[in-house]
Amino acid sequence: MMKKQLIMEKSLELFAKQGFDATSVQQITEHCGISKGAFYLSFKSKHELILALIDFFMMEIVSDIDRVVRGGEKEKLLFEFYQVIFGSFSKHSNYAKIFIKEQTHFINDDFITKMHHYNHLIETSILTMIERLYGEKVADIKYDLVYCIQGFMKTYSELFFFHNFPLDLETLCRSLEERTNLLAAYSTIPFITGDLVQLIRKPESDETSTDELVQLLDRHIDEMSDSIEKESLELLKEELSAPSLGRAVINGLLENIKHHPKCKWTEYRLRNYFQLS
Amino acid sequence: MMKKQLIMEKSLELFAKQGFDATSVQQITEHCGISKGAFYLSFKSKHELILALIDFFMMEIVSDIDRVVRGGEKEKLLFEFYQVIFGSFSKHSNYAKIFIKEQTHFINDDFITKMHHYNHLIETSILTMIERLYGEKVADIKYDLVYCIQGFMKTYSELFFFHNFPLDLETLCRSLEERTNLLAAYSTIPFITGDLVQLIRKPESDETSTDELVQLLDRHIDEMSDSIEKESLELLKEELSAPSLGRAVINGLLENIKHHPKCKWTEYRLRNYFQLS
DNA sequence: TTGACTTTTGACCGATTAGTCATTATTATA
DNA sequence: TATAATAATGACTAATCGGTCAAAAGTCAA
Repeated sequence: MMKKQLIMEKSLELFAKQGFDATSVQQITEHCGISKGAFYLSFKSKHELILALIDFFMMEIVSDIDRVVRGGEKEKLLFEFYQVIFGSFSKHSNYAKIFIKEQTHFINDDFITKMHHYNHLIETSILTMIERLYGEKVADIKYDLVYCIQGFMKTYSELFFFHNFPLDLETLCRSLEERTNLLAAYSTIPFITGDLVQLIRKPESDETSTDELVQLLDRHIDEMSDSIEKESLELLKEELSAPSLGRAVINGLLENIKHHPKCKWTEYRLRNYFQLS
Repeated sequence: MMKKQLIMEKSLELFAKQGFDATSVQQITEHCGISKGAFYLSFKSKHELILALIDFFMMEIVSDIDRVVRGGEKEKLLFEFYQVIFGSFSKHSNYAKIFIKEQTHFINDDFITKMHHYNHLIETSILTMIERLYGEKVADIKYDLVYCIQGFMKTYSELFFFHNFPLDLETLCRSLEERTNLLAAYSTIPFITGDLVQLIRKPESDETSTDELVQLLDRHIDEMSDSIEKESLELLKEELSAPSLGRAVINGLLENIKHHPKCKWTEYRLRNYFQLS
């Protein structure tokens, strides 16, 4: 549905500028050039719109990160990680603005659960990368490295949000790459221990239910015009309820949808589900 | 006035839990056990209350930081800096929660100006510390060090806000001290250059007007019972409008008020004003 | 052109908000 | 105790909010 996308884009501009509460549905509809009623034809509520925005962008960002972390060559990994982070942030700068800043408003249960979930995924990705990069050498400071990297991300990304002069991404990433390597090589005093991490992490089940995935696929299939991608999605959906295909076939189907902008996240989740990563 | 303090304390609890918008004046007055009218006897508006809260805590935090940065021995400086940061944050955890998270809401002009002002002061303090610690050796990466330190502050302080199990502050500070020293010693690729800083910093006049200080002192004098501190404040106020005392006397008067909890910030501003730092 | 059907509209609703002010309660003074 | 002065109250207002729904506008096959 076209309207839905229009509302999401336009509302994001307002949310980024004013925050959630300060932006009324009225304002959104005026900014879209539609009526109030039309808004409620696309979204059950303002709440649902916000959840949709969070999902849309976090899925994109998380799967971007994850792809680099799992796929890249070891030599360039760290550099590419920072590139994808800041690339993602500046590509979706309006959303990132909300994401970085409006965490208090995620006090609402739905929001906080969602954000915790995505933050956890990003943290896990970073941890995976660190383990790939440095292995056992950083066993005792790896969690601290995650925190430092997140710190770098937070402070430097603000440059993209609050000012809009051109920045030399290349240098920034090389610089942060160097610093990360320095910390990994020479840090000796860990603060965040494995035990502490256990304490911090609420028990969060990472397993995705089959039903949830089927629904996700249904939504995608509806929104798509006929294509290889659509066919692949339909086959994958059938595979979920009645497994019959081999690993290679499934992998091929995933390859088919990998590059479709709407399916990035879906591909990532399916890959995890079928344990193909 | 007692009421004012009560309202500030109680409202802070609600703001930290729910955010500014989600907390109504009604709720605040109920939580205080006073009437709505009584609220408006102490504060002209909800807006003014929020500004007062920001001022109160930022003044405290900034002057705490500044004292350590300017006063401490070089050996322990970095460690003490982190101690005072996290100490301040956990002492005023309710406020810090707002400060860290609710930046979107500072979109309002008053708020954003105020926060920019205080952030700038903190940044300047950190920069001063770095220059004291490492001198010319870090000339080209000193701004990046500031950003890294701020990154550490942001990520690790979240541990204090979102969870409330006991943390080993000592280890945390030693750990961050080590990491900061590592970055200062081995970083070679700067990203934030002096030029960039010029660009980032909006022209912000740091000079404080005499009138402003007189008003500040008046407010303090009103709220104080008779004491050495009060007398000192009155003498300093006179000195503002009609200079007559010598440097040593002024310095002594500042020493008198230094340890009074209400005067921390005032002392800091006066010291700057009289160029005694 | 008609008429059945879908999409879109915006006036309207109840709830909630920040802020006001005539009234009442309390305190201090004589 | 009587009176003046101050502090505190909470019902009230006007505005705005998210959300609804009967009615109007648009669409298309017959």
